Amino acid sequence: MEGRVGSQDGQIASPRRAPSQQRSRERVERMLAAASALIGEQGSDAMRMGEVAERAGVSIGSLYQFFPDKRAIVWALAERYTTESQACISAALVDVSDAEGLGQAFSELVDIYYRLFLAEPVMRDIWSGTQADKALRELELADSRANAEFLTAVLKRLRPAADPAALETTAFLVWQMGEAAMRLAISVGREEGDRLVAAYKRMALRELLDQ
Amino acid sequence: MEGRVGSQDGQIASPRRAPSQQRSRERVERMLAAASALIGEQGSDAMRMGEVAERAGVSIGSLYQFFPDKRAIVWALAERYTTESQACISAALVDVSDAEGLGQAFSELVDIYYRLFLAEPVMRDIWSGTQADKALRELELADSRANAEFLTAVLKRLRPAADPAALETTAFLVWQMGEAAMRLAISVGREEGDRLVAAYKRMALRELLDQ
DNA sequence: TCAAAATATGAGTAATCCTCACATTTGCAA
DNA sequence: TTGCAAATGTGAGGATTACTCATATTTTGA
Repeated sequence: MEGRVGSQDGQIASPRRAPSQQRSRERVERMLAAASALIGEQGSDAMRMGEVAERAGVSIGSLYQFFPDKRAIVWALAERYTTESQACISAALVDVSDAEGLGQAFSELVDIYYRLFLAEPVMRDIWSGTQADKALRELELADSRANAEFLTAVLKRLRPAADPAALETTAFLVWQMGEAAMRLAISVGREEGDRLVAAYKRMALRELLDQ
Repeated sequence: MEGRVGSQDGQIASPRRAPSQQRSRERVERMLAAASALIGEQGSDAMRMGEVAERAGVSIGSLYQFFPDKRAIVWALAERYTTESQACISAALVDVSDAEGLGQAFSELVDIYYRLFLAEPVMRDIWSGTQADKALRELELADSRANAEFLTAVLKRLRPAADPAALETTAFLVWQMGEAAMRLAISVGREEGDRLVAAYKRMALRELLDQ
Protein backbone atom coordinates (compact mmCIF):
# COMPACT_ATOMS: atom_id res chain seq x y z
CA MET A 1 0.00 0.00 0.00
CA GLU A 2 2.79 2.34 0.87
CA GLY A 3 0.33 4.37 2.84
CA ARG A 4 2.35 3.21 5.81
CA VAL A 5 5.40 4.95 4.52
CA GLY A 6 3.45 8.00 3.56
CA SER A 7 2.24 8.64 7.08
CA GLN A 8 5.67 9.37 8.40
CA ASP A 9 5.63 10.33 12.04
CA GLY A 10 8.97 12.06 11.72
CA GLN A 11 10.55 9.66 14.15
CA ILE A 12 14.14 8.95 13.25
CA ALA A 13 13.99 5.45 11.93
CA SER A 14 16.14 3.05 13.92
CA PRO A 15 16.76 -0.64 13.49
CA ARG A 16 13.96 -2.65 14.93
CA ARG A 17 16.61 -4.94 16.24
CA ALA A 18 20.35 -4.40 16.09
CA PRO A 19 22.09 -7.31 14.43
CA SER A 20 24.26 -8.90 17.08
CA GLN A 21 25.54 -11.96 15.33
CA GLN A 22 28.10 -12.03 12.56
CA ARG A 23 25.65 -13.76 10.27
CA SER A 24 22.98 -11.11 10.59
CA ARG A 25 25.46 -8.26 10.30
CA GLU A 26 26.53 -9.64 6.96
CA ARG A 27 22.96 -10.00 5.84
CA VAL A 28 22.19 -6.43 6.80
CA GLU A 29 25.15 -5.35 4.72
CA ARG A 30 23.73 -7.28 1.81
CA MET A 31 20.37 -5.61 2.27
CA LEU A 32 21.94 -2.17 2.25
CA ALA A 33 24.03 -3.02 -0.77
CA ALA A 34 20.97 -4.27 -2.62
CA ALA A 35 19.03 -1.15 -1.69
CA SER A 36 21.88 1.06 -2.80
CA ALA A 37 22.09 -0.70 -6.15
CA LEU A 38 18.35 -0.44 -6.71
CA ILE A 39 18.28 3.23 -5.77
CA GLY A 40 21.09 3.83 -8.19
CA GLU A 41 19.17 2.10 -10.94
CA GLN A 42 15.67 3.41 -10.42
CA GLY A 43 15.58 5.87 -7.55
CA SER A 44 14.42 5.31 -4.00
CA ASP A 45 10.77 5.89 -4.80
CA ALA A 46 10.73 3.10 -7.31
CA MET A 47 12.73 0.82 -5.05
CA ARG A 48 10.49 -2.07 -3.99
CA MET A 49 11.00 -3.81 -0.70
CA GLY A 50 10.41 -7.17 -2.32
CA GLU A 51 13.13 -6.47 -4.84
CA VAL A 52 15.57 -5.43 -2.14
CA ALA A 53 14.92 -8.67 -0.28
CA GLU A 54 15.24 -10.77 -3.39
CA ARG A 55 18.46 -9.15 -4.51
CA ALA A 56 19.95 -9.44 -1.03
CA GLY A 57 18.96 -13.09 -0.98
CA VAL A 58 16.81 -12.74 2.12
CA SER A 59 13.12 -12.87 2.83
CA ILE A 60 10.86 -9.88 3.25
CA GLY A 61 10.55 -10.77 6.89
CA SER A 62 14.28 -10.52 7.44
CA LEU A 63 14.32 -7.10 5.90
CA TYR A 64 11.73 -5.92 8.37
CA GLN A 65 13.58 -7.54 11.21
CA PHE A 66 16.28 -4.89 10.95
CA PHE A 67 14.55 -1.99 9.29
CA PRO A 68 11.22 -0.81 10.66
CA ASP A 69 10.13 0.51 7.28
CA LYS A 70 11.24 1.49 3.82
CA ARG A 71 12.41 4.94 4.79
CA ALA A 72 14.71 3.44 7.40
CA ILE A 73 16.79 1.80 4.70
CA VAL A 74 17.26 5.01 2.81
CA TRP A 75 18.01 6.75 6.08
CA ALA A 76 20.66 4.21 6.97
CA LEU A 77 22.41 4.78 3.66
CA ALA A 78 22.15 8.52 4.09
CA GLU A 79 23.69 8.31 7.53
CA ARG A 80 26.72 6.55 6.14
CA TYR A 81 27.28 9.27 3.61
CA THR A 82 27.10 11.97 6.26
CA THR A 83 29.49 10.17 8.56
CA GLU A 84 32.00 9.67 5.80
CA SER A 85 31.79 13.17 4.43
CA GLN A 86 32.05 14.87 7.81
CA ALA A 87 35.43 13.36 8.39
CA CYS A 88 36.57 14.60 5.02
CA ILE A 89 35.25 18.11 5.60
CA SER A 90 36.68 18.37 9.04
CA ALA A 91 40.07 17.31 7.77
CA ALA A 92 39.99 19.86 4.99
CA LEU A 93 39.17 22.77 7.27
CA VAL A 94 40.79 21.93 10.57
CA ASP A 95 44.13 23.61 10.03
CA VAL A 96 43.11 26.53 7.88
CA SER A 97 44.65 29.61 9.40
CA ASP A 98 44.45 32.40 6.84
CA ALA A 99 42.17 33.75 4.16
CA GLU A 100 44.10 32.21 1.35
CA GLY A 101 44.00 28.82 3.00
CA LEU A 102 40.26 29.09 3.46
CA GLY A 103 39.79 30.02 -0.16
CA GLN A 104 41.84 27.06 -1.24
CA ALA A 105 40.20 24.55 1.08
CA PHE A 106 36.68 25.74 0.44
CA SER A 107 37.12 25.70 -3.28
CA GLU A 108 38.43 22.17 -3.16
CA LEU A 109 35.59 21.02 -0.95
CA VAL A 110 33.03 22.39 -3.34
CA ASP A 111 34.72 20.63 -6.22
CA ILE A 112 34.78 17.36 -4.35
CA TYR A 113 31.13 17.62 -3.45
CA TYR A 114 30.14 18.54 -6.96
CA ARG A 115 32.01 15.64 -8.47
CA LEU A 116 30.51 13.32 -5.88
CA PHE A 117 27.00 14.46 -6.68
CA LEU A 118 27.62 14.08 -10.37
CA ALA A 119 29.09 10.61 -10.03
CA GLU A 120 26.88 9.08 -7.35
CA PRO A 121 23.27 8.66 -8.41
CA VAL A 122 22.48 7.09 -5.05
CA MET A 123 23.68 10.08 -3.11
CA ARG A 124 21.86 12.36 -5.49
CA ASP A 125 18.63 10.47 -5.10
CA ILE A 126 18.83 10.26 -1.35
CA TRP A 127 19.41 13.94 -0.82
CA SER A 128 16.65 14.71 -3.25
CA GLY A 129 14.12 13.15 -0.96
CA THR A 130 15.38 15.31 1.85
CA GLN A 131 12.60 17.83 1.75
CA ALA A 132 9.79 15.35 1.65
CA ASP A 133 10.97 13.02 4.40
CA LYS A 134 11.08 14.48 7.86
CA ALA A 135 13.70 12.10 9.23
CA LEU A 136 15.95 12.71 6.25
CA ARG A 137 15.48 16.43 6.50
CA GLU A 138 16.53 16.37 10.12
CA LEU A 139 19.55 14.25 9.33
CA GLU A 140 20.59 16.62 6.60
CA LEU A 141 20.03 19.62 8.85
CA ALA A 142 22.11 18.12 11.62
CA ASP A 143 24.80 17.20 9.13
CA SER A 144 24.76 20.66 7.68
CA ARG A 145 25.04 22.25 11.11
CA ALA A 146 27.96 20.02 11.97
CA ASN A 147 29.75 20.94 8.76
CA ALA A 148 28.93 24.59 9.20
CA GLU A 149 30.56 24.42 12.60
CA PHE A 150 33.87 23.49 11.04
CA LEU A 151 33.49 26.56 8.87
CA THR A 152 32.48 28.68 11.84
CA ALA A 153 35.59 27.63 13.71
CA VAL A 154 37.74 28.79 10.82
CA LEU A 155 35.89 32.09 10.57
CA LYS A 156 36.28 32.77 14.25
CA ARG A 157 39.98 32.27 13.89
CA LEU A 158 40.21 34.56 10.88
CA ARG A 159 37.96 37.28 12.25
CA PRO A 160 38.19 37.22 16.03
CA ALA A 161 36.61 40.66 16.30
CA ALA A 162 33.39 39.71 14.52
CA ASP A 163 30.18 38.78 16.27
CA PRO A 164 30.33 34.99 16.75
CA ALA A 165 26.60 34.55 16.30
CA ALA A 166 26.75 36.35 12.97
CA LEU A 167 29.60 34.13 11.87
CA GLU A 168 27.61 31.07 12.75
CA THR A 169 24.65 32.25 10.75
CA THR A 170 26.87 33.08 7.81
CA ALA A 171 28.59 29.70 7.87
CA PHE A 172 25.34 27.79 8.14
CA LEU A 173 23.71 29.77 5.37
CA VAL A 174 26.70 29.49 3.07
CA TRP A 175 26.84 25.76 3.61
CA GLN A 176 23.16 25.25 2.94
CA MET A 177 23.35 27.45 -0.12
CA GLY A 178 26.12 25.19 -1.29
CA GLU A 179 24.01 22.10 -1.01
CA ALA A 180 21.20 23.85 -2.82
CA ALA A 181 23.60 25.00 -5.52
CA MET A 182 24.79 21.43 -6.01
CA ARG A 183 21.26 20.13 -6.33
CA LEU A 184 20.51 22.85 -8.82
CA ALA A 185 23.70 22.28 -10.74
CA ILE A 186 23.10 18.60 -11.26
CA SER A 187 19.51 19.14 -12.34
CA VAL A 188 20.47 21.38 -15.26
CA GLY A 189 22.89 20.60 -18.05
CA ARG A 190 26.52 19.97 -17.29
CA GLU A 191 27.72 23.23 -18.79
CA GLU A 192 25.27 25.44 -16.96
CA GLY A 193 25.86 23.41 -13.83
CA ASP A 194 29.56 24.14 -13.95
CA ARG A 195 28.88 27.83 -14.35
CA LEU A 196 26.47 27.84 -11.44
CA VAL A 197 28.88 26.07 -9.16
CA ALA A 198 31.62 28.51 -10.10
CA ALA A 199 29.30 31.41 -9.42
CA TYR A 200 28.35 29.93 -6.07
CA LYS A 201 32.00 29.56 -5.17
CA ARG A 202 32.69 33.22 -5.88
CA MET A 203 29.61 34.29 -3.97
CA ALA A 204 30.36 32.10 -0.97
CA LEU A 205 34.01 33.05 -0.77
CA ARG A 206 33.21 36.71 -0.94
CA GLU A 207 30.82 36.25 1.96
CA LEU A 208 33.22 34.13 3.96
CA LEU A 209 36.34 36.19 3.44
CA ASP A 210 35.04 39.69 3.35
CA GLN A 211 32.15 40.05 5.78
CA MET B 1 -1.32 0.85 -4.24
CA GLU B 2 0.34 4.13 -4.90
CA GLY B 3 2.96 2.35 -6.89
CA ARG B 4 1.43 4.08 -9.83
CA VAL B 5 2.33 7.46 -8.45
CA GLY B 6 5.75 6.28 -7.46
CA SER B 7 6.73 5.34 -10.95
CA GLN B 8 6.61 8.88 -12.23
CA ASP B 9 7.61 9.11 -15.83
CA GLY B 10 8.41 12.76 -15.47
CA GLN B 11 5.72 13.69 -17.91
CA ILE B 12 4.11 16.96 -16.99
CA ALA B 13 0.74 15.90 -15.76
CA SER B 14 -2.07 17.43 -17.75
CA PRO B 15 -5.80 17.11 -17.35
CA ARG B 16 -7.04 13.91 -18.86
CA ARG B 17 -9.90 15.93 -20.17
CA ALA B 18 -10.32 19.66 -19.99
CA PRO B 19 -13.63 20.58 -18.40
CA SER B 20 -15.64 22.32 -21.07
CA GLN B 21 -18.96 22.75 -19.36
CA GLN B 22 -19.72 25.20 -16.60
CA ARG B 23 -20.81 22.36 -14.34
CA SER B 24 -17.57 20.45 -14.60
CA ARG B 25 -15.46 23.56 -14.26
CA GLU B 26 -17.09 24.22 -10.94
CA ARG B 27 -16.55 20.66 -9.84
CA VAL B 28 -12.88 20.82 -10.77
CA GLU B 29 -12.63 23.94 -8.64
CA ARG B 30 -14.15 22.05 -5.74
CA MET B 31 -11.70 19.22 -6.22
CA LEU B 32 -8.76 21.60 -6.13
CA ALA B 33 -10.14 23.38 -3.10
CA ALA B 34 -10.61 20.09 -1.30
CA ALA B 35 -7.09 19.01 -2.19
CA SER B 36 -5.68 22.30 -1.03
CA ALA B 37 -7.46 22.02 2.29
CA LEU B 38 -6.28 18.47 2.82
CA ILE B 39 -2.71 19.33 1.93
CA GLY B 40 -2.85 22.17 4.39
CA GLU B 41 -4.06 19.84 7.10
CA GLN B 42 -1.92 16.79 6.54
CA GLY B 43 0.53 17.38 3.72
CA SER B 44 0.29 16.15 0.16
CA ASP B 45 1.77 12.75 0.92
CA ALA B 46 -0.95 11.97 3.41
CA MET B 47 -3.64 13.35 1.11
CA ARG B 48 -5.86 10.49 -0.01
CA MET B 49 -7.64 10.58 -3.32
CA GLY B 50 -10.77 9.17 -1.73
CA GLU B 51 -10.78 11.95 0.79
CA VAL B 52 -10.36 14.59 -1.87
CA ALA B 53 -13.31 13.19 -3.77
CA GLU B 54 -15.48 12.92 -0.70
CA ARG B 55 -14.70 16.43 0.47
CA ALA B 56 -15.32 17.84 -2.99
CA GLY B 57 -18.62 15.99 -3.12
CA VAL B 58 -17.71 14.04 -6.22
CA SER B 59 -16.91 10.44 -6.96
CA ILE B 60 -13.46 9.00 -7.35
CA GLY B 61 -14.19 8.50 -11.01
CA SER B 62 -14.86 12.18 -11.53
CA LEU B 63 -11.56 13.06 -9.93
CA TYR B 64 -9.75 10.87 -12.41
CA GLN B 65 -11.76 12.28 -15.24
CA PHE B 66 -9.86 15.54 -14.94
CA PHE B 67 -6.64 14.59 -13.22
CA PRO B 68 -4.63 11.67 -14.59
CA ASP B 69 -3.11 10.93 -11.21
CA LYS B 70 -2.50 12.21 -7.73
CA ARG B 71 0.54 14.25 -8.65
CA ALA B 72 -1.45 16.11 -11.25
CA ILE B 73 -3.60 17.65 -8.55
CA VAL B 74 -0.62 18.91 -6.63
CA TRP B 75 0.90 20.12 -9.86
CA ALA B 76 -2.22 22.05 -10.77
CA LEU B 77 -2.14 23.84 -7.43
CA ALA B 78 1.55 24.55 -7.82
CA GLU B 79 0.99 26.02 -11.24
CA ARG B 80 -1.51 28.48 -9.85
CA TYR B 81 0.97 29.68 -7.28
CA THR B 82 3.64 30.23 -9.88
CA THR B 83 1.31 32.11 -12.19
CA GLU B 84 0.16 34.39 -9.41
CA SER B 85 3.60 35.07 -8.01
CA GLN B 86 5.20 35.78 -11.36
CA ALA B 87 2.87 38.69 -11.93
CA CYS B 88 3.76 40.06 -8.52
CA ILE B 89 7.49 39.69 -9.06
CA SER B 90 7.41 41.17 -12.50
CA ALA B 91 5.50 44.17 -11.20
CA ALA B 92 7.97 44.71 -8.38
CA LEU B 93 11.01 44.69 -10.63
CA VAL B 94 9.81 46.08 -13.92
CA ASP B 95 10.60 49.72 -13.33
CA VAL B 96 13.67 49.45 -11.15
CA SER B 97 16.27 51.75 -12.60
CA ASP B 98 18.98 52.23 -10.00
CA ALA B 99 20.85 50.34 -7.32
CA GLU B 100 18.82 51.77 -4.51
CA GLY B 101 15.60 50.83 -6.21
CA LEU B 102 16.80 47.29 -6.72
CA GLY B 103 17.78 47.02 -3.06
CA GLN B 104 14.37 48.24 -2.02
CA ALA B 105 12.40 46.06 -4.41
CA PHE B 106 14.43 42.93 -3.79
CA SER B 107 14.24 43.30 -0.05
CA GLU B 108 10.49 43.68 -0.21
CA LEU B 109 10.13 40.67 -2.48
CA VAL B 110 12.09 38.51 -0.09
CA ASP B 111 9.94 39.64 2.79
CA ILE B 112 6.77 38.90 0.88
CA TYR B 113 7.97 35.44 -0.08
CA TYR B 114 9.07 34.68 3.44
CA ARG B 115 5.77 35.73 4.93
CA LEU B 116 3.94 33.74 2.29
CA PHE B 117 5.92 30.61 3.06
CA LEU B 118 5.36 31.06 6.77
CA ALA B 119 1.65 31.62 6.39
CA GLU B 120 0.76 29.11 3.67
CA PRO B 121 1.26 25.51 4.70
CA VAL B 122 -0.04 24.40 1.33
CA MET B 123 2.58 26.33 -0.57
CA ARG B 124 5.23 25.12 1.81
CA ASP B 125 4.22 21.52 1.36
CA ILE B 126 4.00 21.71 -2.39
CA TRP B 127 7.42 23.21 -2.86
CA SER B 128 8.85 20.72 -0.43
CA GLY B 129 8.02 17.90 -2.78
CA THR B 130 9.81 19.70 -5.56
CA GLN B 131 12.98 17.65 -5.46
CA ALA B 132 11.27 14.28 -5.39
CA ASP B 133 8.75 14.90 -8.16
CA LYS B 134 10.17 15.44 -11.60
CA ALA B 135 7.23 17.36 -12.98
CA LEU B 136 7.18 19.67 -9.97
CA ARG B 137 10.91 20.17 -10.18
CA GLU B 138 10.61 21.21 -13.79
CA LEU B 139 7.79 23.56 -13.00
CA GLU B 140 9.81 25.15 -10.25
CA LEU B 141 12.86 25.39 -12.45
CA ALA B 142 10.90 27.04 -15.21
CA ASP B 143 9.31 29.40 -12.73
CA SER B 144 12.65 30.23 -11.24
CA ARG B 145 14.13 30.93 -14.63
CA ALA B 146 11.26 33.21 -15.48
CA ASN B 147 11.67 35.13 -12.26
CA ALA B 148 15.41 35.27 -12.65
CA GLU B 149 14.86 36.86 -16.04
CA PHE B 150 13.09 39.79 -14.46
CA LEU B 151 16.13 40.18 -12.26
CA THR B 152 18.48 39.79 -15.19
CA ALA B 153 16.68 42.54 -17.05
CA VAL B 154 17.24 44.88 -14.12
CA LEU B 155 20.89 43.93 -13.83
CA LYS B 156 21.49 44.54 -17.51
CA ARG B 157 20.06 47.99 -17.11
CA LEU B 158 22.21 48.72 -14.06
CA ARG B 159 25.42 47.26 -15.40
CA PRO B 160 25.33 47.52 -19.19
CA ALA B 161 29.06 46.87 -19.40
CA ALA B 162 28.95 43.51 -17.68
CA ASP B 163 28.87 40.18 -19.49
CA PRO B 164 25.19 39.37 -20.05
CA ALA B 165 25.71 35.64 -19.64
CA ALA B 166 27.36 36.19 -16.27
CA LEU B 167 24.49 38.38 -15.18
CA GLU B 168 22.04 35.68 -16.13
CA THR B 169 23.91 33.08 -14.14
CA THR B 170 24.10 35.39 -11.16
CA ALA B 171 20.42 36.22 -11.23
CA PHE B 172 19.39 32.59 -11.58
CA LEU B 173 21.68 31.48 -8.79
CA VAL B 174 20.63 34.27 -6.46
CA TRP B 175 17.01 33.48 -7.05
CA GLN B 176 17.43 29.76 -6.44
CA MET B 177 19.49 30.48 -3.34
CA GLY B 178 16.58 32.58 -2.16
CA GLU B 179 14.13 29.74 -2.51
CA ALA B 180 16.52 27.44 -0.70
CA ALA B 181 17.01 30.01 2.03
CA MET B 182 13.24 30.26 2.49
CA ARG B 183 12.87 26.52 2.76
CA LEU B 184 15.67 26.44 5.26
CA ALA B 185 14.29 29.37 7.23
CA ILE B 186 10.88 27.84 7.68
CA SER B 187 12.30 24.51 8.73
CA VAL B 188 14.20 25.95 11.68
CA GLY B 189 12.79 28.06 14.49
CA ARG B 190 11.28 31.42 13.74
CA GLU B 191 14.09 33.38 15.31
CA GLU B 192 16.89 31.61 13.49
CA GLY B 193 14.79 31.69 10.35
CA ASP B 194 14.57 35.47 10.51
CA ARG B 195 18.29 35.74 10.96
CA LEU B 196 18.95 33.44 8.02
CA VAL B 197 16.65 35.37 5.74
CA ALA B 198 18.30 38.62 6.75
CA ALA B 199 21.72 37.11 6.09
CA TYR B 200 20.55 35.87 2.70
CA LYS B 201 19.28 39.31 1.83
CA ARG B 202 22.63 40.89 2.59
CA MET B 203 24.47 38.21 0.66
CA ALA B 204 22.19 38.43 -2.34
CA LEU B 205 22.19 42.18 -2.52
CA ARG B 206 25.93 42.34 -2.30
CA GLU B 207 26.12 39.96 -5.22
CA LEU B 208 23.48 41.77 -7.24
CA LEU B 209 24.68 45.33 -6.66
CA ASP B 210 28.40 44.95 -6.52
CA GLN B 211 29.53 42.26 -8.95
C1' DT C 1 -36.26 15.87 -31.00
C1' DC C 2 -32.64 13.06 -30.48
C1' DA C 3 -28.07 11.38 -31.11
C1' DA C 4 -23.46 12.25 -29.93
C1' DA C 5 -20.39 14.16 -26.73
C1' DA C 6 -19.40 15.24 -22.14
C1' DT C 7 -19.75 14.10 -17.56
C1' DA C 8 -20.66 11.13 -13.41
C1' DT C 9 -20.44 6.90 -10.70
C1' DG C 10 -18.34 3.45 -7.49
C1' DA C 11 -17.43 -1.41 -7.19
C1' DG C 12 -13.53 -3.77 -8.43
C1' DT C 13 -8.37 -4.52 -9.75
C1' DA C 14 -3.71 -4.42 -8.89
C1' DA C 15 0.25 -3.14 -6.57
C1' DT C 16 2.69 -2.62 -2.61
C1' DC C 17 4.03 -2.06 2.34
C1' DC C 18 4.22 -4.45 6.34
C1' DT C 19 2.73 -8.11 10.08
C1' DC C 20 2.86 -12.25 12.45
C1' DA C 21 2.72 -16.96 13.70
C1' DC C 22 5.80 -20.24 13.29
C1' DA C 23 10.51 -22.52 11.91
C1' DT C 24 15.41 -22.57 12.30
C1' DT C 25 19.94 -21.35 14.00
C1' DT C 26 23.15 -19.69 17.39
C1' DG C 27 25.18 -18.68 21.89
C1' DC C 28 26.08 -20.36 26.26
C1' DA C 29 25.49 -22.25 30.94
C1' DA C 30 25.14 -26.52 33.32
C1' DT D 1 27.53 -32.76 25.27
C1' DT D 2 22.96 -31.15 26.12
C1' DG D 3 19.28 -28.19 26.38
C1' DC D 4 17.19 -23.96 26.43
C1' DA D 5 16.62 -19.13 25.62
C1' DA D 6 17.61 -15.59 22.55
C1' DA D 7 18.43 -14.25 18.02
C1' DT D 8 17.37 -14.84 13.48
C1' DG D 9 14.72 -16.42 9.28
C1' DT D 10 10.43 -17.17 6.52
C1' DG D 11 6.62 -16.02 3.36
C1' DA D 12 1.63 -16.26 3.04
C1' DG D 13 -1.66 -13.04 3.93
C1' DG D 14 -3.80 -8.52 5.86
C1' DA D 15 -4.55 -3.89 4.91
C1' DT D 16 -4.40 0.23 2.40
C1' DT D 17 -4.64 2.90 -1.47
C1' DA D 18 -4.05 4.65 -6.38
C1' DC D 19 -6.38 3.99 -10.32
C1' DT D 20 -9.73 1.57 -14.11
C1' DC D 21 -13.77 0.72 -16.54
C1' DA D 22 -18.36 -0.61 -17.72
C1' DT D 23 -22.31 1.72 -17.27
C1' DA D 24 -25.59 5.56 -16.26
C1' DT D 25 -26.84 10.33 -16.59
C1' DT D 26 -26.67 15.05 -18.33
C1' DT D 27 -25.67 18.52 -21.71
C1' DT D 28 -24.97 20.25 -26.32
C1' DG D 29 -26.11 21.41 -30.82
C1' DA D 30 -27.95 20.38 -35.34
